[in-house]
Formats: sequence, C-alpha cells, structure tokens
Amino acid sequence: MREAAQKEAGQKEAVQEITPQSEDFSRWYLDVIRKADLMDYAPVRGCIVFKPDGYELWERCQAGLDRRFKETGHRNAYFPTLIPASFFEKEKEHVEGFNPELPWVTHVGGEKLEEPLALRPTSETIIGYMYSQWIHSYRDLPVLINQWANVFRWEKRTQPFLRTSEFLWQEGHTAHATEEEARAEVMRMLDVYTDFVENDLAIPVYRGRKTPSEKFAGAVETFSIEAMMKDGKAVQAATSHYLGTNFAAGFNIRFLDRDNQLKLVHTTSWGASTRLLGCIVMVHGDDRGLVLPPLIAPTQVILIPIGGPKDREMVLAESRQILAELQAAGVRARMDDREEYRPGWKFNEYEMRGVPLRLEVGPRDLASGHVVLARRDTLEKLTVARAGVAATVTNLLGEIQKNMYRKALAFQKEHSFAADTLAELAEILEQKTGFVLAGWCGKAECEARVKEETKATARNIPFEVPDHLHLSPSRRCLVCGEPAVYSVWFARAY
RNA sequence: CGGGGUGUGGCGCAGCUUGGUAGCGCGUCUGCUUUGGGAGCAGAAGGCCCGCGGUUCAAAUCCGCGCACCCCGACCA
Repeated sequence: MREAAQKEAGQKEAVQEITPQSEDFSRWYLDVIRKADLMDYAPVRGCIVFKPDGYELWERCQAGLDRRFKETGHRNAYFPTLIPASFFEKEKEHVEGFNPELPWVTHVGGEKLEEPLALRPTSETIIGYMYSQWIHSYRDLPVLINQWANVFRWEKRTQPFLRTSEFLWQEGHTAHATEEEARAEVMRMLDVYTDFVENDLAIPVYRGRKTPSEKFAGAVETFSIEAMMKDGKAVQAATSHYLGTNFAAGFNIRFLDRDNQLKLVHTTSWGASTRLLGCIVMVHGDDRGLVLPPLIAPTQVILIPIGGPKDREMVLAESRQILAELQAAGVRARMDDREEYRPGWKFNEYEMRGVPLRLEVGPRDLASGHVVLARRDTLEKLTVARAGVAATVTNLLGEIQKNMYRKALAFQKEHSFAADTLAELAEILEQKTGFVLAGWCGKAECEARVKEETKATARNIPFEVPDHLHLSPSRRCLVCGEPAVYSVWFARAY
C-alpha cells in the first residue's frame, strides 16, 4: 500500500502541509479534510461544521440517493428530533444498544420536564409510534417513507465525518404486510446503496449480512455494504435492516389482513450517513490531497488563465468563452482569474481540493489553437484542440469517473485475502493490511476471540466471494477448527 | 472512559529544563515588478501564550483543577 501511494503521488513531491499517507494515515486524513476546506471543528465535543465544499458533497450524495429512493417508490417525510423516554423501553435490545450514547433534554426554562426527551439516535421508535396510528388495514400497506435528518450519538471517540456526536443521514422506514415483501425491500435498498456508492462515488463495496453481534440493535437481520479505505480499514458505507415484527410488537403496529386476521406489520429500516464523505476522502485521496469523482465534485473543471499583463486581455477573453461553452454543456466549471495567485499556486490548490480536471489557457495555447488539460486522478497533462473542447472535457470526466472506480476496485482486490487460521489472519492484517475472508463456525465466542487477538471485527458474511480467493469447500472455523458454516470478511474498521 | 502526547498571532512551530523585553517560517495588508508547477523586493499590521485558581516582587515558563485535539485501548449503526 505504501509503495502504491507513493507511486500515485507522482514524481514531484506532494504539498508540504499534508502528512504523507505512508507516514501517518490518520493525520493525512485530518490534514486533507481541513486543507481542502471540507470541515472545521465546532465548539462542542465531537461536533463539526460542514463548510460549503463539504456540505456540497453531502448535497450531491443526497441528490443521488434521493433520486433513487423516489424511483423505488419512496417519499420523504420528517419526524421530530425529540423522543419521549418511554419510547426507548418498548424494544429491549434497542434500549440497551443506544442508552450509553443518548443525550437528554430534561429541563425547559429551568423547569424539569415530567418525561425526559432524548435527542434521537435513530427514529425507529417515534416512526413506529406514528405508524401504529396510520396503519389499520392491508390496504394501508406498504408504507414507504424516508427522512433526511440529523441524529445524535455521543460516542466516546469521534472522528470527523466517520463518527461525530451529531451527524447527518437519511433513514428509510417501511412497513409491509408480509416478511417476504419486507425482506425484498431490504435487499432492494441494499442494491440502491450499492448502485449509488459504486457508480456515483466510484467506491467498490462488499455486500453481505452482518453477524448477530454486529447487527443493528433491535433488528432481526442487518445487511451492509463495506468499503475499503487506503489504509486497509473498513467503513460500513450503508446498512439495511429487516426488523421483523420487533418494533411492530413494541409499538402495536397491526393491520387487518385480507383473511380478516389482525397481524403485526413487518418493518425495515435503512440508512447512509455523512460517513460517506470520509469514504470518498480515504478511498480516492492521495498525498496531494483530495481526489473527487466527477459525478459528485462540486467543481468538475477549474479553468486557469495564464499569462502576464501583455497577454492578459486576450487570455481572459478566450477563457471566458471556454467557460461559457463548458457550462452550456452542463459541466460544473469555474474559472480562477485572481491575479494575486500565480498559476503554479493554483495548480497545487485545486489538486488539494480534488477538482477532477484542470484546464489551462495561456498565450501558447492561443497561438496554437490548443488548451492544456490536467487530470487529477492520473496527474497526466494533455494538450487538446481548442475546437470542441466541451465535448473533450465531458468525455474525459466520464473516463476519470470510470478510472477512479477501476483503481479503487484493483486496490480492493489486491488487499483482499483468505486465511485459514487466526495466526494467518493476524499476520495478513499486520503485514499487508486489508480485508481477510475466513471460515467461521457461527459461534459468538470465536468471533469475539478474533477481535481480542487481532482488533479485526466481522464486517459481513458476503453474498458472493471474489473468485481470486478460491475458497475450499471443506473450510473450517479459523478459531475453533470446527467445520465452517459461513465465510466472513474480517477487517479493522472505522 | 483508561494510558500517552499536544495546546504560544490565521496555519505550522521555537521559547518552558534554570521565572524577568514573546520570537521564527508561512499566510495577511500596502506599493512596484511578476505570471505554463506554491514569485521577488521594500514597508506594515496582527498575540487575555487553551481556561480557572495558586506560588512569587514578577508566570508562556513552577503547582493544582478543568477543557479541547491527536495517538493507543475499552465502547460503538
């Protein structure tokens, strides 16, 4: 991984304010998100400000997901942030799961409330309560609702975007007449997430089912897509839960079915958060800074006019013309014609900010009828014809998007391994970093043992296994040696 | 929440051991010259030294208590 990172950074040394990935990946991440102006720390522990470039990334994630939610029949609604204390007692696992991280509102205007209100960590309870009032008949089903919201989870250890005390996300909540239909919804939404993350964010994922100890508090089954960061650690990019009738029972969500029987609904929930921004940074970024996939980059092309006072007039006129052509072609292009910064400074600045493509216009280009394009993903410079530049740029942005996915996919493959024993798994994690697929008997003790020994957790039980790993059909549990029931991805995780 | 580290102009740091005038680089402002990979010269501005309390004639420096961030654990969709 280290050599790869250095190779990517190219022959020229990177920006000095950014710690190299190979030196300290965690510091690299913190340097990049601040230098690229995505966020700032807020005065409250674990809380961050999303600055405009960071927030716009989130807005583009919202747009990409929201479109897909609508296409699959969902509608948005909004439920309150404050949740009555009593609601948390209605689903046992759910209380136990979230109690340690709940902030409470206990007073209003100096007077104590008769019932404390929690700042929601997720909305299953309050939505369950509302659904119990809305759902009476099979004709009311399915209910397909999504909400875009902020949620609170007071984690002990926070990291910008990946784990913050308050974060932004979307949570879908659906209710169905049958288990079969609810389970189909769970998989459909996992597909939606996969499609978005792979196509729009150019991040390959491993899809699978969570082990019982890793599933959502209150779910029957949880499914996830897991992305691999450049340090080999995993981030759960999105989850989708089959909640069975657990919340329906707790909140009494019943309906009269066609057969005139009163039944509990089957519910699902699914979510993706601003954690996705952390994934974008850590999957694509390099020692020069951010590298943004064109589909979600706030600025896709930065146009930089070059030349001294004598050329300025002509260069600027041509630059404005090109800018207009790009914008007319639907490209998110901006021009930086500030005179106080020189071209070289701007090159570094926009590379740090991850702008996918830079377009340079200078006196030499005017003379020869060319412009210079520089790709952020490969750091290549290309001289292309001035005529038809909008079409060239559009094609190149598409190629960059594809190339970024290909690179991330190759990295994921190179850092995916199989292990037969705990010792082997530990060695791979130490020496190569990445995900390790191993046999597992299904016992929680064996899973816990892996975590104790290696700090790696079970990410998921994949639906499909990469063919380069050649799993033996007679594989055994990596801990106890009994016949394996599952193959599980193990990795250290954020 | 436990162990370790850090906190000094916007950013990165030195100064702290051995108390006494707060310093450097970058950035910022002004002017001129510059412009194809972080420009040069000249001048200037900018600091309750994380907070509160203590010791002292005197505290960035010593002591106590907080707070924040980073690293490693525990916990955690």
